[in-house]
Amino acid sequence: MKYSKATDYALHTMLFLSVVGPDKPLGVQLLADKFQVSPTYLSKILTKLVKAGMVESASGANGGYRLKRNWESVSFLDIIHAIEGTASLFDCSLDHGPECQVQQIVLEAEAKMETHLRSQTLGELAKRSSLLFKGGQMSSDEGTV
Amino acid sequence: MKYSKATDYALHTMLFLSVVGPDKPLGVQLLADKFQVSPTYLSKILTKLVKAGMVESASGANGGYRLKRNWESVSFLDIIHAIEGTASLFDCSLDHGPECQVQQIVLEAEAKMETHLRSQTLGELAKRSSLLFKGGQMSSDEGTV
DNA sequence: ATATTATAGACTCTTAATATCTATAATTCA
DNA sequence: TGAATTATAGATATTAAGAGTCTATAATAT
Repeated sequence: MKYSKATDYALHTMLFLSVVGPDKPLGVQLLADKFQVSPTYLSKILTKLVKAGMVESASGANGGYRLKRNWESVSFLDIIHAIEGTASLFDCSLDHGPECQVQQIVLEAEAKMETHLRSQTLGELAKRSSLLFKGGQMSSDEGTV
Repeated sequence: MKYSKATDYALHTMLFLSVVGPDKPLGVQLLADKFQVSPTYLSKILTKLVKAGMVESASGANGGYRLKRNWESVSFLDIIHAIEGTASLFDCSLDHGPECQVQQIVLEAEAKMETHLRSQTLGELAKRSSLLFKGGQMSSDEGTV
Protein backbone atom coordinates (compact mmCIF):
# COMPACT_ATOMS: atom_id res chain seq x y z
CA MET A 1 0.00 0.00 0.00
CA LYS A 2 1.47 3.31 -1.06
CA TYR A 3 0.49 6.84 -1.89
CA SER A 4 0.80 7.49 -5.61
CA LYS A 5 3.48 9.60 -7.22
CA ALA A 6 0.70 11.90 -8.36
CA THR A 7 -0.08 12.61 -4.70
CA ASP A 8 3.57 13.29 -4.06
CA TYR A 9 3.70 15.83 -6.88
CA ALA A 10 0.42 17.39 -5.80
CA LEU A 11 1.60 17.94 -2.24
CA HIS A 12 4.88 19.46 -3.36
CA THR A 13 3.17 21.61 -5.93
CA MET A 14 0.70 23.00 -3.42
CA LEU A 15 3.46 23.69 -0.94
CA PHE A 16 5.46 25.45 -3.62
CA LEU A 17 2.49 27.51 -4.74
CA SER A 18 1.92 28.55 -1.14
CA VAL A 19 5.52 29.72 -0.87
CA VAL A 20 5.15 31.73 -4.07
CA GLY A 21 1.84 33.12 -2.91
CA PRO A 22 -1.47 33.50 -4.72
CA ASP A 23 -0.52 36.60 -6.68
CA LYS A 24 1.65 35.31 -9.48
CA PRO A 25 0.37 32.43 -11.62
CA LEU A 26 2.95 29.80 -12.54
CA GLY A 27 2.90 27.85 -15.78
CA VAL A 28 2.99 24.09 -15.77
CA GLN A 29 6.25 24.23 -17.69
CA LEU A 30 7.97 26.00 -14.83
CA LEU A 31 6.52 23.66 -12.22
CA ALA A 32 7.46 20.61 -14.26
CA ASP A 33 11.03 21.83 -14.51
CA LYS A 34 11.09 22.47 -10.79
CA PHE A 35 9.98 18.93 -9.98
CA GLN A 36 11.67 17.12 -12.85
CA VAL A 37 8.47 15.67 -14.21
CA SER A 38 6.85 15.85 -17.62
CA PRO A 39 4.54 18.85 -18.16
CA THR A 40 1.70 16.79 -19.62
CA TYR A 41 1.70 14.49 -16.64
CA LEU A 42 1.78 17.31 -14.14
CA SER A 43 -1.04 18.96 -16.11
CA LYS A 44 -3.43 16.18 -15.19
CA ILE A 45 -2.56 16.52 -11.56
CA LEU A 46 -3.05 20.27 -11.61
CA THR A 47 -6.38 19.88 -13.34
CA LYS A 48 -7.52 17.67 -10.48
CA LEU A 49 -6.49 20.34 -8.00
CA VAL A 50 -8.42 22.91 -10.02
CA LYS A 51 -11.52 20.73 -10.01
CA ALA A 52 -11.17 20.24 -6.29
CA GLY A 53 -11.39 24.03 -5.94
CA MET A 54 -8.01 24.70 -4.41
CA VAL A 55 -6.22 26.07 -7.46
CA GLU A 56 -7.21 28.57 -10.10
CA SER A 57 -6.10 28.32 -13.69
CA ALA A 58 -5.86 30.85 -16.52
CA SER A 59 -5.15 30.18 -20.16
CA GLY A 60 -3.06 32.31 -22.46
CA ALA A 61 0.09 34.31 -22.01
CA ASN A 62 0.70 35.23 -18.36
CA GLY A 63 -1.64 32.42 -17.49
CA GLY A 64 -0.89 29.44 -15.31
CA TYR A 65 -1.87 28.18 -11.89
CA ARG A 66 -2.27 30.01 -8.61
CA LEU A 67 -3.81 29.28 -5.24
CA LYS A 68 -7.37 30.31 -4.55
CA ARG A 69 -8.42 32.68 -1.78
CA ASN A 70 -9.08 29.90 0.71
CA TRP A 71 -5.60 28.45 0.33
CA GLU A 72 -4.56 28.84 3.96
CA SER A 73 -7.17 26.39 5.15
CA VAL A 74 -6.33 23.71 2.60
CA SER A 75 -5.00 20.65 4.40
CA PHE A 76 -2.81 17.76 3.38
CA LEU A 77 -5.88 15.58 3.59
CA ASP A 78 -7.72 17.83 1.14
CA ILE A 79 -4.89 17.52 -1.34
CA ILE A 80 -4.60 13.77 -0.92
CA HIS A 81 -8.34 13.35 -1.35
CA ALA A 82 -8.26 15.49 -4.49
CA ILE A 83 -5.81 13.09 -6.09
CA GLU A 84 -6.55 9.69 -4.59
CA GLY A 85 -10.25 10.06 -4.03
CA THR A 86 -12.01 9.67 -0.71
CA ALA A 87 -12.53 5.92 -0.64
CA SER A 88 -11.44 4.31 2.61
CA LEU A 89 -8.36 2.13 2.92
CA PHE A 90 -10.27 -1.01 3.58
CA ASP A 91 -13.29 -2.80 2.22
CA CYS A 92 -14.04 -6.06 3.91
CA SER A 93 -14.53 -8.54 1.08
CA LEU A 94 -16.50 -10.98 3.19
CA ASP A 95 -20.24 -10.88 3.20
CA HIS A 96 -20.98 -10.65 6.88
CA GLY A 97 -22.85 -7.55 7.89
CA PRO A 98 -21.68 -3.94 8.06
CA GLU A 99 -20.51 -4.43 11.62
CA CYS A 100 -17.32 -6.22 10.57
CA GLN A 101 -14.89 -5.86 13.44
CA VAL A 102 -11.84 -5.91 11.20
CA GLN A 103 -13.30 -3.14 9.07
CA GLN A 104 -14.11 -1.06 12.11
CA ILE A 105 -10.64 -1.27 13.57
CA VAL A 106 -8.82 -0.45 10.36
CA LEU A 107 -11.15 2.48 9.78
CA GLU A 108 -10.49 3.79 13.27
CA ALA A 109 -6.81 3.65 12.47
CA GLU A 110 -7.38 5.46 9.22
CA ALA A 111 -9.31 8.13 11.08
CA LYS A 112 -6.29 8.76 13.32
CA MET A 113 -4.15 9.27 10.27
CA GLU A 114 -6.68 11.57 8.68
CA THR A 115 -6.94 13.68 11.80
CA HIS A 116 -3.27 14.40 11.57
CA LEU A 117 -3.37 15.09 7.84
CA ARG A 118 -6.31 17.42 8.36
CA SER A 119 -4.39 19.39 10.97
CA GLN A 120 -1.61 20.20 8.55
CA THR A 121 -2.85 23.17 6.59
CA LEU A 122 -0.92 25.22 4.10
CA GLY A 123 -1.53 28.25 6.28
CA GLU A 124 0.02 26.60 9.33
CA LEU A 125 2.95 25.34 7.31
CA ALA A 126 3.58 28.75 5.82
CA LYS A 127 3.49 30.29 9.31
CA ARG A 128 5.88 27.67 10.60
CA SER A 129 8.23 28.26 7.69
CA SER A 130 8.27 31.99 8.22
CA LEU A 131 9.07 31.51 11.92
CA LEU A 132 11.96 29.32 10.90
CA PHE A 133 13.06 31.95 8.46
CA LYS A 134 12.94 34.76 10.99
CA GLY A 135 14.87 32.61 13.41
CA GLY A 136 17.59 32.27 10.83
CA GLN A 137 17.38 28.49 10.82
CA MET A 138 16.24 28.04 7.27
CA SER A 139 18.42 25.69 5.28
CA SER A 140 20.43 26.90 2.32
CA ASP A 141 18.09 25.54 -0.32
CA GLU A 142 15.11 27.57 0.74
CA GLY A 143 13.43 26.97 -2.60
CA THR A 144 12.97 23.31 -1.84
CA VAL A 145 9.58 22.16 -0.73
CA MET B 1 -4.42 3.46 -1.91
CA LYS B 2 -5.92 0.35 -0.42
CA TYR B 3 -5.06 -2.59 1.75
CA SER B 4 -4.87 -5.77 -0.31
CA LYS B 5 -7.43 -8.53 -0.22
CA ALA B 6 -4.69 -10.75 1.11
CA THR B 7 -4.47 -8.51 4.17
CA ASP B 8 -8.22 -8.72 4.57
CA TYR B 9 -8.13 -12.52 4.54
CA ALA B 10 -5.14 -12.60 6.87
CA LEU B 11 -6.84 -10.43 9.47
CA HIS B 12 -10.03 -12.46 9.37
CA THR B 13 -8.12 -15.71 9.49
CA MET B 14 -6.13 -14.66 12.54
CA LEU B 15 -9.26 -13.47 14.28
CA PHE B 16 -10.99 -16.74 13.51
CA LEU B 17 -8.02 -18.78 14.71
CA SER B 18 -8.03 -16.82 17.93
CA VAL B 19 -11.70 -17.64 18.47
CA VAL B 20 -11.02 -21.32 17.87
CA GLY B 21 -7.99 -21.19 20.11
CA PRO B 22 -4.49 -22.59 19.66
CA ASP B 23 -5.36 -26.18 20.51
CA LYS B 24 -7.03 -27.50 17.39
CA PRO B 25 -5.28 -27.04 14.05
CA LEU B 26 -7.51 -26.09 11.13
CA GLY B 27 -6.87 -27.14 7.55
CA VAL B 28 -6.73 -24.58 4.79
CA GLN B 29 -9.69 -26.29 3.15
CA LEU B 30 -11.92 -25.48 6.11
CA LEU B 31 -10.69 -21.90 6.32
CA ALA B 32 -11.12 -21.39 2.58
CA ASP B 33 -14.72 -22.61 2.83
CA LYS B 34 -15.32 -20.30 5.75
CA PHE B 35 -14.10 -17.25 3.85
CA GLN B 36 -15.26 -18.25 0.36
CA VAL B 37 -11.81 -18.07 -1.15
CA SER B 38 -9.72 -20.59 -3.05
CA PRO B 39 -7.59 -22.87 -0.85
CA THR B 40 -4.43 -22.41 -2.90
CA TYR B 41 -4.67 -18.66 -2.63
CA LEU B 42 -5.30 -18.74 1.10
CA SER B 43 -2.35 -21.14 1.41
CA LYS B 44 0.08 -18.49 0.31
CA ILE B 45 -1.31 -16.06 2.83
CA LEU B 46 -1.07 -18.60 5.62
CA THR B 47 2.48 -19.41 4.66
CA LYS B 48 3.36 -15.76 5.12
CA LEU B 49 1.81 -15.80 8.57
CA VAL B 50 3.83 -18.91 9.39
CA LYS B 51 7.04 -17.26 8.23
CA ALA B 52 6.19 -14.21 10.32
CA GLY B 53 6.11 -16.51 13.35
CA MET B 54 2.49 -16.01 14.37
CA VAL B 55 1.07 -19.28 13.09
CA GLU B 56 2.25 -22.87 13.30
CA SER B 57 1.68 -25.41 10.57
CA ALA B 58 1.67 -29.19 10.50
CA SER B 59 1.50 -31.47 7.50
CA GLY B 60 -0.39 -34.71 7.26
CA ALA B 61 -3.68 -35.94 8.59
CA ASN B 62 -4.83 -33.93 11.59
CA GLY B 63 -2.47 -31.24 10.44
CA GLY B 64 -3.33 -27.66 9.59
CA TYR B 65 -2.75 -24.23 11.07
CA ARG B 66 -2.95 -23.03 14.65
CA LEU B 67 -1.83 -19.97 16.56
CA LYS B 68 1.52 -19.97 18.29
CA ARG B 69 2.00 -19.47 22.05
CA ASN B 70 2.50 -15.73 21.74
CA TRP B 71 -0.80 -15.22 19.93
CA GLU B 72 -2.38 -12.89 22.50
CA SER B 73 0.22 -10.21 21.87
CA VAL B 74 -0.09 -10.32 18.10
CA SER B 75 -1.46 -7.00 16.85
CA PHE B 76 -3.28 -5.92 13.73
CA LEU B 77 -0.13 -4.10 12.72
CA ASP B 78 1.90 -7.32 13.00
CA ILE B 79 -0.52 -9.10 10.71
CA ILE B 80 -0.62 -6.26 8.21
CA HIS B 81 3.16 -6.07 8.17
CA ALA B 82 3.39 -9.82 7.63
CA ILE B 83 1.35 -9.50 4.45
CA GLU B 84 2.09 -6.06 3.09
CA GLY B 85 5.65 -5.68 4.25
CA THR B 86 6.95 -2.86 6.42
CA ALA B 87 7.70 -0.23 3.81
CA SER B 88 6.26 3.17 4.63
CA LEU B 89 3.30 4.70 2.82
CA PHE B 90 5.28 7.43 1.21
CA ASP B 91 8.58 7.88 -0.56
CA CYS B 92 9.24 11.36 -1.73
CA SER B 93 10.35 11.01 -5.34
CA LEU B 94 12.10 14.36 -5.45
CA ASP B 95 15.79 14.56 -4.84
CA HIS B 96 15.96 17.13 -2.10
CA GLY B 97 17.46 15.92 1.12
CA PRO B 98 16.08 13.48 3.69
CA GLU B 99 14.40 16.32 5.56
CA CYS B 100 11.53 16.57 3.08
CA GLN B 101 8.68 18.26 4.89
CA VAL B 102 6.01 16.45 2.92
CA GLN B 103 7.59 13.11 3.73
CA GLN B 104 7.82 13.97 7.41
CA ILE B 105 4.20 14.95 7.73
CA VAL B 106 2.83 11.93 5.93
CA LEU B 107 5.04 9.67 8.02
CA GLU B 108 3.79 11.28 11.21
CA ALA B 109 0.27 10.54 10.05
CA GLU B 110 1.20 6.97 9.28
CA ALA B 111 2.68 6.65 12.76
CA LYS B 112 -0.67 7.67 14.29
CA MET B 113 -2.38 4.96 12.32
CA GLU B 114 0.20 2.39 13.30
CA THR B 115 -0.13 3.25 16.96
CA HIS B 116 -3.78 2.37 16.79
CA LEU B 117 -3.19 -0.82 14.82
CA ARG B 118 -0.51 -1.84 17.31
CA SER B 119 -2.91 -1.37 20.21
CA GLN B 120 -5.38 -3.86 18.79
CA THR B 121 -4.05 -7.23 19.84
CA LEU B 122 -5.74 -10.58 19.41
CA GLY B 123 -5.66 -10.99 23.18
CA GLU B 124 -7.51 -7.72 23.75
CA LEU B 125 -10.03 -8.51 21.07
CA ALA B 126 -10.68 -11.97 22.50
CA LYS B 127 -11.18 -10.45 25.94
CA ARG B 128 -13.56 -7.87 24.55
CA SER B 129 -15.51 -10.53 22.69
CA SER B 130 -15.87 -12.68 25.79
CA LEU B 131 -17.16 -9.70 27.77
CA LEU B 132 -19.73 -9.13 25.08
CA PHE B 133 -20.63 -12.77 25.21
CA LYS B 134 -21.01 -12.83 29.00
CA GLY B 135 -23.11 -9.69 28.79
CA GLY B 136 -25.43 -11.50 26.44
CA GLN B 137 -24.99 -8.92 23.72
CA MET B 138 -23.33 -11.14 21.19
CA SER B 139 -25.05 -11.13 17.85
CA SER B 140 -26.71 -14.20 16.46
CA ASP B 141 -23.96 -15.04 14.03
CA GLU B 142 -21.29 -15.51 16.63
CA GLY B 143 -19.15 -17.48 14.23
CA THR B 144 -18.52 -14.45 12.08
CA VAL B 145 -15.25 -12.65 12.40
C1' DA C 1 -3.42 36.94 -36.09
C1' DT C 2 -0.17 34.72 -33.42
C1' DA C 3 1.93 32.99 -29.54
C1' DT C 4 1.02 31.10 -25.18
C1' DT C 5 -1.15 28.27 -21.93
C1' DA C 6 -4.68 25.09 -20.04
C1' DT C 7 -7.97 20.99 -20.91
C1' DA C 8 -9.38 16.63 -22.57
C1' DG C 9 -9.15 12.18 -24.61
C1' DA C 10 -6.94 8.30 -26.54
C1' DC C 11 -3.35 5.46 -26.04
C1' DT C 12 0.82 2.70 -24.42
C1' DC C 13 3.77 0.66 -20.99
C1' DT C 14 4.81 -1.28 -16.75
C1' DT C 15 3.98 -3.21 -12.40
C1' DA C 16 1.52 -5.36 -8.65
C1' DA C 17 -2.30 -8.00 -7.09
C1' DT C 18 -5.14 -11.84 -7.80
C1' DA C 19 -5.66 -16.34 -8.80
C1' DT C 20 -4.86 -21.08 -10.61
C1' DC C 21 -2.36 -25.34 -11.45
C1' DT C 22 0.95 -28.76 -10.56
C1' DA C 23 4.62 -31.01 -8.33
C1' DT C 24 6.85 -32.06 -3.99
C1' DA C 25 7.55 -32.78 0.97
C1' DA C 26 5.91 -34.07 5.51
C1' DT C 27 2.92 -36.72 8.49
C1' DT C 28 -0.70 -39.81 10.10
C1' DC C 29 -2.92 -44.08 10.18
C1' DA C 30 -4.21 -48.65 8.72
C1' DT D 1 5.06 -50.29 4.04
C1' DG D 2 1.55 -47.90 1.55
C1' DA D 3 -2.27 -44.82 1.00
C1' DA D 4 -4.48 -40.73 2.33
C1' DT D 5 -4.02 -36.13 4.00
C1' DT D 6 -2.13 -31.70 4.37
C1' DA D 7 1.38 -27.98 3.78
C1' DT D 8 4.99 -25.72 0.64
C1' DA D 9 6.92 -23.98 -3.50
C1' DG D 10 7.23 -22.59 -8.20
C1' DA D 11 5.46 -21.55 -12.64
C1' DT D 12 2.14 -19.27 -15.01
C1' DA D 13 -1.94 -16.62 -16.44
C1' DT D 14 -5.19 -12.77 -15.79
C1' DT D 15 -6.57 -8.41 -14.42
C1' DA D 16 -6.45 -3.68 -12.70
C1' DA D 17 -4.19 0.47 -11.62
C1' DG D 18 -0.56 3.72 -12.00
C1' DA D 19 2.62 6.21 -14.78
C1' DG D 20 3.51 8.49 -18.67
C1' DT D 21 3.10 10.19 -23.74
C1' DC D 22 0.91 12.31 -27.70
C1' DT D 23 -2.29 15.07 -30.07
C1' DA D 24 -6.12 17.95 -30.73
C1' DT D 25 -8.85 21.69 -28.92
C1' DA D 26 -10.17 25.78 -26.24
C1' DA D 27 -9.11 30.13 -24.03
C1' DT D 28 -6.55 34.43 -23.57
C1' DA D 29 -3.03 38.10 -23.90
C1' DT D 30 -0.38 41.12 -26.97
